Amino acid sequence: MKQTTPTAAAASKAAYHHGDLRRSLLDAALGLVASHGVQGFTLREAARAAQVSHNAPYRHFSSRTHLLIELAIEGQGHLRAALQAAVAKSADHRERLVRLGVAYMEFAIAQAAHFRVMFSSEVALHRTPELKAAQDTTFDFFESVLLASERAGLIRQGVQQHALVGWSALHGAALLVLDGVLQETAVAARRKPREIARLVIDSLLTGILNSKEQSSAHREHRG
Amino acid sequence: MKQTTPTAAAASKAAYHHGDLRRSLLDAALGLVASHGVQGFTLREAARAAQVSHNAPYRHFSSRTHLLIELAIEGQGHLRAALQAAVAKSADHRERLVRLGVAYMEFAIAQAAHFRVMFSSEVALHRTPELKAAQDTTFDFFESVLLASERAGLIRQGVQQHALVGWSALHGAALLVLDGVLQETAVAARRKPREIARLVIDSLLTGILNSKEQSSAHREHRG
DNA sequence: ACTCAATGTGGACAGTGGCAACATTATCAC
DNA sequence: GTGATAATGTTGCCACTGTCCACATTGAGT
Repeated sequence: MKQTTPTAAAASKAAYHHGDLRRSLLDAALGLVASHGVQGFTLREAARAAQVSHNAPYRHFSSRTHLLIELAIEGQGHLRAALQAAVAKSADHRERLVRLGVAYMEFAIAQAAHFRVMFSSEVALHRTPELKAAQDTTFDFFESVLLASERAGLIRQGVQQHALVGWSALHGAALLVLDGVLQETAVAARRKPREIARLVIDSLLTGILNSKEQSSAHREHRG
Repeated sequence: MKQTTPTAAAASKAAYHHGDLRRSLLDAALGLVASHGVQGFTLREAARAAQVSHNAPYRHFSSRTHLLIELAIEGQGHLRAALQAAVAKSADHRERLVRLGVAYMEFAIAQAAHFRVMFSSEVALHRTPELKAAQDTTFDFFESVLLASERAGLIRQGVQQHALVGWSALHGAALLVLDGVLQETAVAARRKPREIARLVIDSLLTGILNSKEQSSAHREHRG
């Protein structure tokens, strides 16, 4: 009857005390952020969603903010995975850069809750070494893709600067789209995130591609 | 004794009920945001700072969020003024673009509290038409500067796209600096916001300048 | 079977946003 | 002047929150 291994028991649906409260709380928190924003997220409501007393979360997270920080770290992992997966789909350096940028913006939109938590000022203001490490790792991967393109002769020298500007532009565009600021501008209105991402990336590429290569802006007008 | 005009009375230090509670609350809120973050700002604490009961703020703002929104609108005005002032300092189109970008990032850092409020998800999630209008006006001015540069033949055609990318890059860089994310990257470490702004702008200009003009990157290695 | 650490519970407290009812004061018609 | 009235500020209250403390339950290892 109870012959399940300890690990399996811990992972099973409703085994022991709760089974996997930590996971449930993170999931609940993500859902709450998605529907009520980071600011509207409540520890007690997450606890209720997990059908547990209002104090149970404190056995897994030292505070409300620290739960959010864990969520942010998790999000960094997902973002990195998304970027890696996108890049892996092509061997062409130029295509890889495009995919990298599109993946960043699509992640920001599709995983808006995670993204919002990752860059909420509340989390930023209480950054732990673990979170910082996770952020650095993601940025390093971003930079490494550019470095490969530089080595292949596709883009100009100065990878670090290109990475800074590219990351900033994608990040800024993602946030502006998320906040709805760009929704009414002439160039971004009614465009899907993917299209805006292509716009941004194409502009960036125009600036950093070596001269013999040329930007293929407007290659697809309605892809 | 009480011969002051109504207007003067309202503006005087401690005249009538309070004199200028609305202003005092906004100032207090800004200070609280600066020290405790948007999330740490409290209506009641602002009321205390203004030496007023915890319910007085509701005579001027319908909710905590709406006070923040007013602060955001005010911030948009300040940002726009800063951009206009920066651009007005030069007649040279290229110089104007640089100043525009530097001004954006310096505002984000120097007026961090306002900036954080302006782009907090809490405010973004409850955007009013007034706030949207203020944002649009600021963006329109940004775009108009680029448009002038295009008309003068300095930059390539496609102002709307350039504006989108430029705004995104500056905005993203500003937020990343504010959040401390860039602090540890090789290219941005120990650099002042102004220098990072120049880096970003220079990269952007490289991409949009007409071919005969050339970017003057690394013009100043240690300004 | 006994101990112990991990996990979950219940109760309490100060602090918060917001509502309703009440109090005070400025404004303005007369 | 003198009221009426709207603007502004206050007190009291409520549900809710984050967090601390003491206590209960359970699983793992002896």
